[in-house]
Amino acid sequence: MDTRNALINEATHLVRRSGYAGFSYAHLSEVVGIRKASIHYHFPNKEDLGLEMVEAYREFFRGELETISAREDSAKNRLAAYADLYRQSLQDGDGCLCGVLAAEFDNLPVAVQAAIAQFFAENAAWLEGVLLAGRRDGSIRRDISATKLARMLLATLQGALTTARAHVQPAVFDDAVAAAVAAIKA
Amino acid sequence: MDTRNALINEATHLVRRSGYAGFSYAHLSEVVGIRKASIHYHFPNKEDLGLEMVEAYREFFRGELETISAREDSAKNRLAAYADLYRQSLQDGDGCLCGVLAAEFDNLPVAVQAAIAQFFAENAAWLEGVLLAGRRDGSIRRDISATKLARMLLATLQGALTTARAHVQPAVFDDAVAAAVAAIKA
DNA sequence: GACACTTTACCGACTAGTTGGTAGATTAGC
DNA sequence: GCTAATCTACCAACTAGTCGGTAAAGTGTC
Repeated sequence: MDTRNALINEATHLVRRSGYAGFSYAHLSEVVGIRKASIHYHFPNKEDLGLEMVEAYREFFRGELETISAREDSAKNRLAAYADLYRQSLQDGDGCLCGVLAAEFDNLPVAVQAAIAQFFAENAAWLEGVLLAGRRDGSIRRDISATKLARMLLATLQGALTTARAHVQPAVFDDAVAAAVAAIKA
Repeated sequence: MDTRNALINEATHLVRRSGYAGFSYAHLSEVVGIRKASIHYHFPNKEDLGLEMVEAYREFFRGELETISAREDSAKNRLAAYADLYRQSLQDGDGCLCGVLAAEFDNLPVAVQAAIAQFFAENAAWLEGVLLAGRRDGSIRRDISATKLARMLLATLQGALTTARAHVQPAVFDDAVAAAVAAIKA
């Protein structure tokens, strides 16, 4: 079970840096310290591994969203904490797993494609909930629908992470996020 | 010269759908109708092809930005026309070449990495110019710096294209862009 | 205009290395 | 002794890239 988790974790790390087609069982075996064939014992084929990576990532995010909802009370603080999730990725030199995978969408197994779409849908739904609460307490502007703002925020964070990683300069990320957060205020 | 352009165009198309590691000389040879070895005559190695793809893409964008600046006079219309560039990609089922490549950044030749960073920098700079003009004519809000808003817009468009492609539903793109455009108004 | 030559654009056949994946033997723990 | 987990050793298919060769289109020059 420990090996299995190590495989998922390290594979996720590799994908977040180099993409799905850019990582192989050979790379993974080197990193984890297990023979290539042994990986196939845990994940018969690459699609299985890919799917479980996205599933675990979704699970991780679901947990984080729950924690944020419990810890922070204002919409403003919840959004800031959510943005910090992406900011941490940037610090680690990683992209968002689903953002990276979505870029090579047509090259992915359909099951993985569906899981990625689910990830985005879940995140947008959570953001929409936070924004609706922010509307009620008067901190979020009401002239743009919460659905649209949620989709905008998700897109901005995904794009900011991608462009900032290419730029190497983290300020690119911080600026984009700061502008978005300021622009949606009431 | 015609073959050379066809190679760049089709290779770009393939990358925008499946990524850099996700396309091969074999795929490209099938699409263009030329033997694999002949591609190496035009582009000795994959890095050469990759670099010229990004260079051509940058050139294309530079031309489009010039056209938009000449055709549209207001900041609002210029931003709308710029967003249409991405919207067209979505319609074609393609991602942004540089957005797709940036996702697998660590797996790219350094020369390609640098060219991608240039692309983003150029686009952010152009957007900043448009936004500064919009500030002057009173159409763009002044309480957030043009630099930050430019980086936000670029990130939002990149992210919106990526997430909308994964969702298949184009409304995800339109909503995110509409919200961003509305949120930066004065 | 005929000759020798160089360049351009392509090809089939090959290479060394990598890919995801399999078969069967071996080891470790209960 | 059984099971779970790992191993060695393989495979066919694919990867980027090289090789020698060829047909045709220039290019000079006498």
